[in-house]
Amino acid sequence: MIRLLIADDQALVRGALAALLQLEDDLEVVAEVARGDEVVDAAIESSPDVALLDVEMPGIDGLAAARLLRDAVPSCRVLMVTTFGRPGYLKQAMSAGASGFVVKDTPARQLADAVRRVHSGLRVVDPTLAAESLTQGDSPLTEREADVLQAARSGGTVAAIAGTLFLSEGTVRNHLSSAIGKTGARTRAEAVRVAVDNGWLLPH
Amino acid sequence: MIRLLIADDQALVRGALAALLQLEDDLEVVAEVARGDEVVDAAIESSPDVALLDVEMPGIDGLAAARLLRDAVPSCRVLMVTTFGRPGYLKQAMSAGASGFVVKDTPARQLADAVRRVHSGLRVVDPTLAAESLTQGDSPLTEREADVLQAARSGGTVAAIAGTLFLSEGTVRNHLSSAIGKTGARTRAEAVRVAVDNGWLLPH
DNA sequence: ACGTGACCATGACAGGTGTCACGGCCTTGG
DNA sequence: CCAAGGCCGTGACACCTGTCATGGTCACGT
Repeated sequence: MIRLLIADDQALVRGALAALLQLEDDLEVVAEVARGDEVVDAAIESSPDVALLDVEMPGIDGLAAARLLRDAVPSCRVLMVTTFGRPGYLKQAMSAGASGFVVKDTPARQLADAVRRVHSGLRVVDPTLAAESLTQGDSPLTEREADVLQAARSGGTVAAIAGTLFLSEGTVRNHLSSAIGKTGARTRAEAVRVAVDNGWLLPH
Repeated sequence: MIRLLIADDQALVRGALAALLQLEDDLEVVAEVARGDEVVDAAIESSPDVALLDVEMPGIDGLAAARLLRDAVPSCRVLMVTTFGRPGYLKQAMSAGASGFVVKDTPARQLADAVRRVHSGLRVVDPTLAAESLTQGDSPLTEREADVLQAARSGGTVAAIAGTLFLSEGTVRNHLSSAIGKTGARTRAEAVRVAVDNGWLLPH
């Protein structure tokens, strides 16, 4: 019997995944949580063999939750299950100690197999996504550039960004200009779009 | 036996929902599709009693699919099941002839009941969402303003927007300015964010 | 027929934005 | 030690944006 923990913020999806996996004879859902910061506590209490983690979650995101879970309950393998196949997410997930990475586009029948493979110590990675992740390397953005771009997501003006980050307006403009150049964009909004699509910015 | 059609672009979610509903004795999944433009054909072939439609789908979105389905197979009731609780979506869904509107945050157990209610002719609406939809009225944007804002989503410059919409740059600026004023924003990016959050722009 | 309002366009203007050059402070690594 | 590179800041400049005034066409409801 493989014991499972399921973490997904959408209750309907979470319950449906549980129902789907519960159909398998060798799988057993022992915990369900809706927030990233509930993962570790639930795992300690229910000691699952495999944890299915969504990337987009309130509290802390699935990537951070995977890191914490790795330290708190090393016996539990992590299988990331996410909506968006952003190449950057895969790298972050792997460096966070995840054993597998599956997008929600994959057929339902394959999920149970992915869980079994992860449980037996194998790595499960979406092949097309792995290719994308290899061709296009790491994020070219420096930490501050990512911060500034992140602050620019809500659409505020330079002054607003400078205010929230306690920076000079000139510095913000420089970081934005650099980020725009690196992403091949022509405006800050386009740069944000590119960065988000590639998973170079944190979820949210 | 209530016959069901499930439309969702994410294969995993679609399969999981099917598994969840299949557990009920009085429910039967007779068709699954991944694209909006496959809904009508599948419905004609399998003649379901209730169709669960996601709003975000490739091809045509769930709202348009609901309208087409309403005309092609009037005997089939429509229950929208969507990720984002944008107030504007609810209005559009209702005017498209949907009988119910459920967000994916709702508990899994309630879904089967929602399906049964819709099948028996009742309307099912998320109460909190209904309240939001009432307090904040229809979209204040005119058709062209919405078009321009939609074109501005990718982050292009005014010239680019004017090019794709075959408009003068001055006209684009005017429409953007008007949209910015109506949304209470200060920049176009912020206006886009507000409009998207309220469901005033088409999905995607 | 008339007013209203959406739509398109032009022109002009203040202010914001993106770019560049320059300098200074750090930490890292040869 | 010293170069390299990320980080922060200033200042200046061309360009783009957002706003406003103005005017024209068209469809509409009274």
